[in-house]
Amino acid sequence: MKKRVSLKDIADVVGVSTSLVSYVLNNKGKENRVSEETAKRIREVARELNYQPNQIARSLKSQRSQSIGLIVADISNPFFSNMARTIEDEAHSRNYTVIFGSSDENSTKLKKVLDFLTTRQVDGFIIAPTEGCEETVRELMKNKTPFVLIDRYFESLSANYVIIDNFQASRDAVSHLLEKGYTRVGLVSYRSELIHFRNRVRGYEEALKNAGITPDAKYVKEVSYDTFETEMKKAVRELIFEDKAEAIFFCTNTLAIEGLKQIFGLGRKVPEEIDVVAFDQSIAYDFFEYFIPHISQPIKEIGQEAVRVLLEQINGENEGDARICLKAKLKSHPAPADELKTA
Amino acid sequence: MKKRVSLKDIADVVGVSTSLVSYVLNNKGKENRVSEETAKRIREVARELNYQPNQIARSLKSQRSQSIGLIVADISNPFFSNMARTIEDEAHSRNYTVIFGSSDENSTKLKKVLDFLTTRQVDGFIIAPTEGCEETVRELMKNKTPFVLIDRYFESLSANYVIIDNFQASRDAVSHLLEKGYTRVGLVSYRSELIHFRNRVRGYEEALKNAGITPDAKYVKEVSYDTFETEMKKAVRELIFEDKAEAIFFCTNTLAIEGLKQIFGLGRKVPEEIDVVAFDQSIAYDFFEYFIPHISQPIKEIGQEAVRVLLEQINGENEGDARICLKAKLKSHPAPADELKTA
DNA sequence: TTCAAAAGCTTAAACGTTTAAGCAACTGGG
DNA sequence: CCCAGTTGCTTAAACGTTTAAGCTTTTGAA
Repeated sequence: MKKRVSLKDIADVVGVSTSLVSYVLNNKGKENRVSEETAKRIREVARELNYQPNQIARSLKSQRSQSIGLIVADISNPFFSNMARTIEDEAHSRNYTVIFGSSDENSTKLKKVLDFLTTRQVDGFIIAPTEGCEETVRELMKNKTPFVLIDRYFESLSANYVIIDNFQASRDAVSHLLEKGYTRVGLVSYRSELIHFRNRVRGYEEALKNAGITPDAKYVKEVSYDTFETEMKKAVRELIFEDKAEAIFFCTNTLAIEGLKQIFGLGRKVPEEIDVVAFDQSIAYDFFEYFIPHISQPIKEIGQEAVRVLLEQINGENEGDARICLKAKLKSHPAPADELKTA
Repeated sequence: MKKRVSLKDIADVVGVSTSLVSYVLNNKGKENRVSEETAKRIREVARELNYQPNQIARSLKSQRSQSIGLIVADISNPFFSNMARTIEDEAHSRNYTVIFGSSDENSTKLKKVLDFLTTRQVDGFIIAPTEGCEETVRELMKNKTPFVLIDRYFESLSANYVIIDNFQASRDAVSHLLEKGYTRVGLVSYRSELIHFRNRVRGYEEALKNAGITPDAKYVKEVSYDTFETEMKKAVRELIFEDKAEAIFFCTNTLAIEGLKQIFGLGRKVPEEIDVVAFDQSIAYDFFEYFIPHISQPIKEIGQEAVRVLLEQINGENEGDARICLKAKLKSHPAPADELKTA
């Protein structure tokens, strides 16, 4: 790596001290009584030498790295990579850099990544918390580390978050099924105490009750994150063969994709033999003869709000809590062509 | 943000100089003749105070930020987000952090992101170069900035890269179609001079020639990155209605997805009425009644090799060039269930 | 007993910035 | 023509590390 040009290099060429150069290049020449002549010369030389400020040195002095850490379950999950993209754009436009890490829904890994990025002095975090990471989050609060949770939150902690109304969204999704006249509707979720999953189940139950149906535990299947493929096989089989389910609500995009694979694997037709509604969009939905109705999350808005809330915290503008809950809508018809790009 | 504990804090508690603390915590106590007793005490206090080294300060001193910049076309594209994930894992395991940026296939944006990350003193870059960014890459070489190109490269530049053999892969893909007896095979690619696209077209032509068919320009459709949806519509219609194509080779995952949408939109059956082969995997392929044969890129290997090559360069271990070309294989049958996860 | 070597520490400089404080030379009102 | 105020700069310290160099004190062989 070629030696980068520093303030000192410019100072030497112009024949002044580094302070003057610093003042001028930070547009503080006027208030520090730098003559216009010298200022001009400094700017000239800076351009000639292609000076780029050393953010590391700046950070050391200012105690600000101008970077934020983004920790999600898995950056290769479309939901999170789309989120990452909007966060990137938003952060860059505010002169912040994004460093990312994946937790794999594992609280130990989350802690590890968090520590790793903390060492790098990121100014704050945007975190999709895993199950069982309350202690870690509590520590962040204790240290007054700026952060904002996304996608999930903890009722027991008064932390900032940006989420969607999972209860309402699920209720809408399941109601959409029930309006078709089904009475035996299954649900597949992850086996998790994370509140967003709990709320999705609650929304499902609420929809049933509203339709005069008493929720039955046998229709609620939970699979674990690490082995969901095999468990999904079992769940789908049970729902179809034993419970005679007429429709299934899948609580995430990964679950829906895997569940649909299993349904097709059994040779069942959607929606004639088994109907389906899903949470989150997937590129795959555009291809079924039957459009899969699904909850479409406002990913862009979540990302933008998260960055906004975080930067407010970092800049000390936001002493109260920012608990933002957005609405997610059910999409029951294919998007017009020009909207597909962002799906 | 709570004040972080520094070497000085530990030094004050123990009653020694910061140097000693630094030596001990960097395991250089022995060679600097620190008594085992003092060393022990220092380690104790460091643990008690939960000392975390300040990487910014370290970076300033060492001129190494221990971070790498990853610049791809769009992090929300599954190909790149999967790549990002393997690069993240690989980098973290070697104590490097990953900062990312998207170029949107736009050379001006690429330069902007590159400059932005350069200011942050990243130690090197992994870049998926855009069309027309040769000058920018040349400048990196001139500055001796460590970097490695992925996915694409430039014949005119002797830069390090990790790519796949696009020529061979495309030839295999198209040959697979031709073996079924088709004679009118179309191709849809991006309108781009990037070598990987050129090689995919060359591979297609080679396959035709090998089968005794003279390539005909009318079967080669090119669409532009920014408006490919509308252009795809036109291209697919032309291939089917005017050129009477029996099969189409799509040169990327995004093109295949959009192309298939158009084909289905026209009510055409795959493969009976129009056969298809694609470049890159997509989660969507698992759902067609007919499995879409496609080129499966060794994403994990590309990412790992890229990090390896880059770090060798950063550490000055790699003076010669590292031009790595991996093989990509045609997948013409569904993957067994346990491989789907990484698809 | 002498003193070179070893042991155990400290000092100081450096990395590239920022910024408060200080200094010298000039200006102009009385 | 005196000196307060202004102008235009420099000095120095600080951020948290690393590390070469230096300074005592102790040790032990001759």
